[in-house]
Amino acid sequence: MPVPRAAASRTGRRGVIPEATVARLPVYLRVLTALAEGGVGTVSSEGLAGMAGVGSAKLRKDLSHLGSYGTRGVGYDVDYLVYQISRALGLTQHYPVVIIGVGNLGHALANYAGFATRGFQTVALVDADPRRVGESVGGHEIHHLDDLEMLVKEHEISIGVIATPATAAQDVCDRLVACGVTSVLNFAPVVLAVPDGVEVRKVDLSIELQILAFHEQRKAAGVTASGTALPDGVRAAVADPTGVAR
Amino acid sequence: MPVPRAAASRTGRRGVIPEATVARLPVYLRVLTALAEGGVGTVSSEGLAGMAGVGSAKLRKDLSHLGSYGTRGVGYDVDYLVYQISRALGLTQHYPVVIIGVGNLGHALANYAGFATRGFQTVALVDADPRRVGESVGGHEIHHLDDLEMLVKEHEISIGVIATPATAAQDVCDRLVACGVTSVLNFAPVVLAVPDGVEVRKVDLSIELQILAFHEQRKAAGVTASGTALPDGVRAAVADPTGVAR
DNA sequence: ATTTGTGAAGGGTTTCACAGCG
DNA sequence: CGCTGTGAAACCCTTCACAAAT
Repeated sequence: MPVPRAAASRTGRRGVIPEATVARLPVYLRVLTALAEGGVGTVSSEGLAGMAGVGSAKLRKDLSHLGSYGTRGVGYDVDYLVYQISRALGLTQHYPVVIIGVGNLGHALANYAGFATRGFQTVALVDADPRRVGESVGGHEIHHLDDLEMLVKEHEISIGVIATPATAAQDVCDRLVACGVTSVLNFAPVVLAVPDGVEVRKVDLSIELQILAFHEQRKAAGVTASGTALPDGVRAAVADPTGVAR
Repeated sequence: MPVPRAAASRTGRRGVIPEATVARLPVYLRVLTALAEGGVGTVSSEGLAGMAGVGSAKLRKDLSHLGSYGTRGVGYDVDYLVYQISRALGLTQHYPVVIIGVGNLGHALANYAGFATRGFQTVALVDADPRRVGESVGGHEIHHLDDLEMLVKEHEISIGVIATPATAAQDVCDRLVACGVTSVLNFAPVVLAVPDGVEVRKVDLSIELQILAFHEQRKAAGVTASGTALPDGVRAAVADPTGVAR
């Protein structure tokens, strides 16, 4: 008995959306947005699935968790689907973001125009180095780490992005959590410990490279008998957002 | 019958390593390396699991896929495990890396000291802008995109990192694949189409943010009746490398 | 006594295949 | 007739619980 686990998720609504689906919705949304800008009015599950790099059955299952927004014999209305997916992901709301650590990476993140699709807005940059305070990056002034709590309160920040060195990450994370931030995107190569109810996503370059290395090695090992290299297809394929494809 | 599926993976060895396990091995490796540097000689599954943010049963299952490298009643020898995991991931080999696109992000990647743990080495930087050619970033000279094929051949590059704008990504990817690269790490916000046998991993900032937004929204919606906010625990928790935790 | 390694049970995710609707 | 939406089957991953080893 590790932990009673509270009372699971009794969010109510109409069928909870599986995590695996949530991880793919942003991809669909991006493709759909591009289609909408291209003036396309409707797509079939097969068409959309092809552009998103998934199977059509999976796509339909995914969308079915949001409701019945397609028309049989026709397909999906692009604009309407964009709206429904945005709503499901909570993108109709506004999420102020703070970036902590303005090194090479933080710099890149701060300049990432729009930072993402609409819904997110970088409202504060923070760094521990006093010499950088006052400097402006990507249209935002750098504040000192000491002001973190104040900034979070003032801007009602809901998402913290940690782009500090590994050694500082846990400390920064603790401070974010202490002042009420419940969503953290971590770029530092450490495993963050957080209380229940705080969501942490991590982006870890070296882990991705090591996973690629594993597959490279495996391919090299496979070159034994027959010499069957690349037998066939040129069909689309893509690493799954879930991280576990093939 | 979608495709006969070749003859699955008959890599041989002793039981294939599940993808979910592969995605976690780098985390264990990092923790173990830190322990080794701290002079720790052995760890129990419980100890290591705690530091890696996973359950101890999962950790033992994961390690069991590599072989029986623990001692009952004692635990795992840190150095030996480091070696075995490194070997399983293929990190005993050498992987020359090329980074395409030296904008803000490419810049950050090029400066990422060591780029990762040993095994990987950035051997070339490439950009489409002629004005940047010749410039030096992170100890590497920037070459022109036209020389991509030549560089890949010359350095026997096995991993390509795409840090270009979205519009250029598919084209660059095609060129990498055409000259034999079979592992791609994609930072551009597009779904890349690649032939069978090529591994693509993607790192997508805006997708991660959107997933966080979904959970933020869900938490906000949960504040209804009881008012049960953060009921308990302060135990470690971490976003799963697989991307689907909780 | 302690801790690993693992069958077996339990969930979750993907794929299949087709009924149902436009 | 075409395409969606979905039960059912298959697959993968996690968790449990304990026998086996030191």
